[in-house]
Amino acid sequence: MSDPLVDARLEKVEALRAQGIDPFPARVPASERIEEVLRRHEGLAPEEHSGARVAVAGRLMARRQMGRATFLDLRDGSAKIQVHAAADRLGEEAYARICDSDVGDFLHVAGEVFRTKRGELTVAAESWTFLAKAIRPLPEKWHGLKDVELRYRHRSLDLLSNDETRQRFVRRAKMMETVRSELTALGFLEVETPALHPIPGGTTARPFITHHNALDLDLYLRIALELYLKRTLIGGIDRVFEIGKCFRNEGVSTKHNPEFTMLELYQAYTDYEGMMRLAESLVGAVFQAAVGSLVVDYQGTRLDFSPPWRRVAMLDAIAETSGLELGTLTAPEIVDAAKAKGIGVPNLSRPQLIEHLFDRFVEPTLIQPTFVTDYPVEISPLAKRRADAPHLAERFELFVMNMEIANAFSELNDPVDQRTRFLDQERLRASGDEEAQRIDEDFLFALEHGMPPTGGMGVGLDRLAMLLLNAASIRDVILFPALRRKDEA
RNA sequence: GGGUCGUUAGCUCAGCCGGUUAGAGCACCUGACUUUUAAUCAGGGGGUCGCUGGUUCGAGUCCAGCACGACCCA
Repeated sequence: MSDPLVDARLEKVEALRAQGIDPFPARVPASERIEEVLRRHEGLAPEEHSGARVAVAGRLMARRQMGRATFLDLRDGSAKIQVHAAADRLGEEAYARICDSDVGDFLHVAGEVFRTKRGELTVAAESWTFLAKAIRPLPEKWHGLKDVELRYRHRSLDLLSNDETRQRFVRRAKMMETVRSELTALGFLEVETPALHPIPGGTTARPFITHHNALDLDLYLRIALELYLKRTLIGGIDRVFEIGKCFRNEGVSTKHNPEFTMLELYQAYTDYEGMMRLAESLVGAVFQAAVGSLVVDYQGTRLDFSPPWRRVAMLDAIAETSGLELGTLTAPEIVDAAKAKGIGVPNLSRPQLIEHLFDRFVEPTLIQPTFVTDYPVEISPLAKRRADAPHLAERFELFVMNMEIANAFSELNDPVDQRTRFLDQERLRASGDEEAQRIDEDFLFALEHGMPPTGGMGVGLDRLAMLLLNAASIRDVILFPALRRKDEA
């Protein structure tokens, strides 16, 4: 199916070639960042000419043509500048050619800088060349690209035509910078560990599976970074972090993308209490750097990140929100107690029931930053037991705006207990729990050589970015979110 | 998986109770215009109304199914 707008542009490309002009030249004349040109001429008064000749390169974003003179807006990655092209300055041929350029083309323009009487800094073009032709028209210049589906599917155009989109990803990059600089300043070393895992470990989630042909080996895209980072701890890198993609073969929603960016950090000689303090200071630093405040508006809700954040034990939170006092009730007793309160629950194990009730009653109430503590040890197979309550794990999850943002433990470093926990998981797996974790002998071998007492934490950086950038959907903070395939006819 | 809403020109959008040849702005083409900045003025081209079926004398409009998306729920 041919598009007349594209055909017209392709004809222009051919016409240029016929005149011996390369619409996509390999060599680029020297130029300066537009931002720099603007900055250097800040003091220029209206109608004043600088006498300075500059060269700029960028994309033609708009044109205002008036017969023998034309104004053009040129934009590079730093800023936008106006160009004044006049027939008597450029010469007839070069002027005719610039009139034939299209919005979307990349141009190189050289000339003197002056300021118009309306105060706009402008390059009076003395010469210009094509740097690259565009053969499709850009989205509407005033409204930009509005259609949400097109914005996700054609992010290049969203970035190009919507300033807020570009700003959002600039601010996301600043968030990453702040996380790195804060952790580095605390002596953490950034490392990279494998994304292809022979055994998917570190959490419970359905993995993506792939196959290495030469090794004839099934491999899994990592669902967490945990077990490799712990190996570096065992090796003596006792403050370590990684920022990387994790992959979970699960549904997509406004809070879930199948690949997402995780921060995991491990600090020896501390525990999950230390991780709470680190979470408060790290998230605080990120908000200070990006927003300049610990109190922010998120989609109409005021969020206050001032420390200390609320702490609540899981069973207390369930009791507060559902009225169910679980205490030491067994699974069948919990089902009965729920039934007595008119709450229908599925037939699950005790820890699964606790998780179910938590998700149903507590999570929807967690708006302000809250550390939920005292998770059942059965659903925390990599966390230390509480010395005073061995059925509970030294673990917290951080919730904000009903979203899990972080998950942290006093890391289990007793290799015998760790083996027991893995075996418990294997038993669950054998009895049909596909999500149960698998025994990782290579990790246990490393752990048996000794791991220091350690606090560890994982942070979902996309969700943190949502809070920071006031984004309603995770797709708004991921450049190229996962979408269903759409066949173009 | 269920519910609600949406899909009309490259982009942003109108299109009423089913009734001539589906409209506008931007973009594009032609012409006028040497300080405009959403430039202006005059003219022109551009449509498988998401797809498939159905109801009807007649469907962008009503009905069903499907695709894709948004939001809510599980």
